[in-house]
Amino acid sequence: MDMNTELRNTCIDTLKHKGPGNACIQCGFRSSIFTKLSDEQFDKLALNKTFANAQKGEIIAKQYSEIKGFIFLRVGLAKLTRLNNDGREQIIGIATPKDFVGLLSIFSSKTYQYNIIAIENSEFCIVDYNLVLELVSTNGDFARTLLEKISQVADLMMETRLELERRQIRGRVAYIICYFANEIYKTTRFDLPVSRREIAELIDMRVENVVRILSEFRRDNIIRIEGTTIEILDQEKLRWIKMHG
Amino acid sequence: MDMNTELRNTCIDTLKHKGPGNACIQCGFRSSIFTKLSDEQFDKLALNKTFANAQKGEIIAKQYSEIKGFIFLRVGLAKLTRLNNDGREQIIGIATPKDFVGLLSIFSSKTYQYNIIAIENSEFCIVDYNLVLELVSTNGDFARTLLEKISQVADLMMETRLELERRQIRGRVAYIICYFANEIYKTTRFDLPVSRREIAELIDMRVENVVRILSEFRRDNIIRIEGTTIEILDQEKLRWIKMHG
DNA sequence: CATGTGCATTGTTATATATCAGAATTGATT
DNA sequence: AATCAATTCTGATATATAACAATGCACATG
Repeated sequence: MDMNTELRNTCIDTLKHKGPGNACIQCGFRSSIFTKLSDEQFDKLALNKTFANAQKGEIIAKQYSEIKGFIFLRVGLAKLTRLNNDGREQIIGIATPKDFVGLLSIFSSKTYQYNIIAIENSEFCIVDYNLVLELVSTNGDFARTLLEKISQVADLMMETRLELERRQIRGRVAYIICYFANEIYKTTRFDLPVSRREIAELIDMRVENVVRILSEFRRDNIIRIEGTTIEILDQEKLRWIKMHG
Repeated sequence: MDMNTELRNTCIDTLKHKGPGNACIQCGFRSSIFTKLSDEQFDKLALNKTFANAQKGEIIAKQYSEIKGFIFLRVGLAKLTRLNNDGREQIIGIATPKDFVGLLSIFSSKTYQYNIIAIENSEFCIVDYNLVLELVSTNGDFARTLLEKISQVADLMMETRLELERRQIRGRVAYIICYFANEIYKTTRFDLPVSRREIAELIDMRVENVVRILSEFRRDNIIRIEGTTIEILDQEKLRWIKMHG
């Protein structure tokens, strides 16, 4: 695949085509937090954004590196991680398409508080930081939308952490399987984008136990595992374990 | 103490006195997130806020009740809690004076996501929600300050949860003692405002174990316990446990 | 082909935490 | 003073999780 083909459908490549139906609209860029921008403001924003992509495993942003701008995940999947003092990597959450990744701490620090790492081949846009700030200052409705969005993200992240915390490992594994099935892939059969180790880092347990519980679920005919594919067989039972396990 | 004396120093009672040196300035109300307001805007805000106080144990705001406004904790201490499905109460964090409590989810929902409960006798002001929204729309600098503040609060809360999660009980207890000593009371000797049960709810472990670990710390001459008073005797050792325990 | 490396897996053992039961203490109320 | 309820505390035991050890497998590399 040559360079031209690869870029044909990216945000930056379609800047010339304005109005409904262009690729930027389709990719949800505007509908996410930029709904309240005027056409002029949106165009200016679009002109100042850059497109990039990341291979699975590639680092999109590094913890403690300077914040360059707002990162909009267009296609793919990314994990937010941080390195602990004890050298263990902790996964804070998963970013899905149309998310502004790292939105949370973007106004509190000059540097990223987390690593953003692609766990699937991903495409993303970076929006100039100062331009957004300018828009906050000049467009009150936009500011409000942004506040709402950040608030939502914060709530969701806290909720997830708190829900995970109070569960034991069976409940956690069930929770995370449901999370992938319901929130991310919206199907009962999907390819796990993360290794067992990463699941462990995400739900704060050991690799061996993740493996063990998954095997247990398989033995009990709750899930089917084929390579990296997982299929939920007994939604009822899985749900029960998620709630009471 | 009669009513007049009691109210003399409250925010609402000093509305008439403008300019530097009045009680509202002193209580940090303006310096928190309202630095960028014009005098007119600030006055309008001050006129639309109500003062209240809560006895230890009293509920300031109830989970899932409608959000009335921004709650500014003037004096005292409050805990943020939520009720789990399994009936256990989980403490999300502690709010200290000059905090806007419940700032996090205030833009994402019509209802409070957490209980706000006084754990010391407290005084607080409530600022009208719609007025703040109006200010967001009309004052870009204010909007930006608010974004920064929310971002900071979110970061701090996540950080705390993540730090607690990865520790075992000794480390958690040490962490929470240090938290009260360093962040809240800024002294090595203080009255614990929370019961053992509440500590357990805060750091996600069982009451018996909190008690046990505290006794252990006392036996090892790391802390001294006298009634509700705790004094840190061996800062070094406590710090070590906090990091590696 | 041989070798190495990382990941997934399983069993065994050690450790950490929860649970249960009961005693001691405190504070509030009568 | 007596009672009650809630909290703190301690010990014994059960359970959950981590740690350790070893194997197989897939895949890359020389």
